[in-house]
Amino acid sequence: MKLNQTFKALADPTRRKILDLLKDKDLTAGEIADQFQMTKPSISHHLNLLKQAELVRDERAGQHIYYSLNTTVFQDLIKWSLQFYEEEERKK
Amino acid sequence: MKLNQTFKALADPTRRKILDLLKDKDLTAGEIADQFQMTKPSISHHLNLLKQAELVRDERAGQHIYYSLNTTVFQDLIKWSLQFYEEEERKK
DNA sequence: TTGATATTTAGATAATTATCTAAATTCAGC
DNA sequence: GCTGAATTTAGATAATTATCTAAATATCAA
Repeated sequence: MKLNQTFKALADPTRRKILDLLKDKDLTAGEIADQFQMTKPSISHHLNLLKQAELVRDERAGQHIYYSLNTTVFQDLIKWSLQFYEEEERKK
Repeated sequence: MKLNQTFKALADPTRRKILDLLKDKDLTAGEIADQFQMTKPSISHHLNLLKQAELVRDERAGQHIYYSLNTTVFQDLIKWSLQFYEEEERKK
């Protein structure tokens, strides 16, 4: 996992909302774009950043491209965060 | 916790290295700056962003200002991440 | 109060990023 | 192969961010 890419991807409200939408179910690029007041190319750009950060996966189904969550990076994020949180315990 | 501020603060390698340094022990602004090839004002800027994101606290001690980790935001980050990771379980 | 040290603030510049419009690509159905 | 729909790519522009130098502030020690 490239932490920098991960955090950069997460540091944008549009992209975090996309992740939230994908929690419920997989969606096509178009269905995702419909949820925002932003052009499709802009959403495509955000999806690409999420994909590069391995936060989502994409899979073509005919004319549509379905996006889905890839939860492994969230696991890594939890591990990374724990090293700081656990530190508090050690110091006590 | 303001997620956006948190992720923006974490989306920079210099700032993440500062957090790593503070895991071991509290450090003054100067001691932190010594670990980087960057001017003190630049490090001060990064410290300020970390402080605004409540990832660190500062406390003056005479001429020095000590910085320390504030682990509560890391806890929040873990909770936030879990909502995505746990989703995988639900779908199975 | 003066001089030295630690740190931050101000202001400028360069690099990065988000967004748009227009054009290109990919696929389905005829 | 052509047409239409879904999506991405390219290229431009505006906003944001990282970094620097110079100046300001705060504290200590004499």
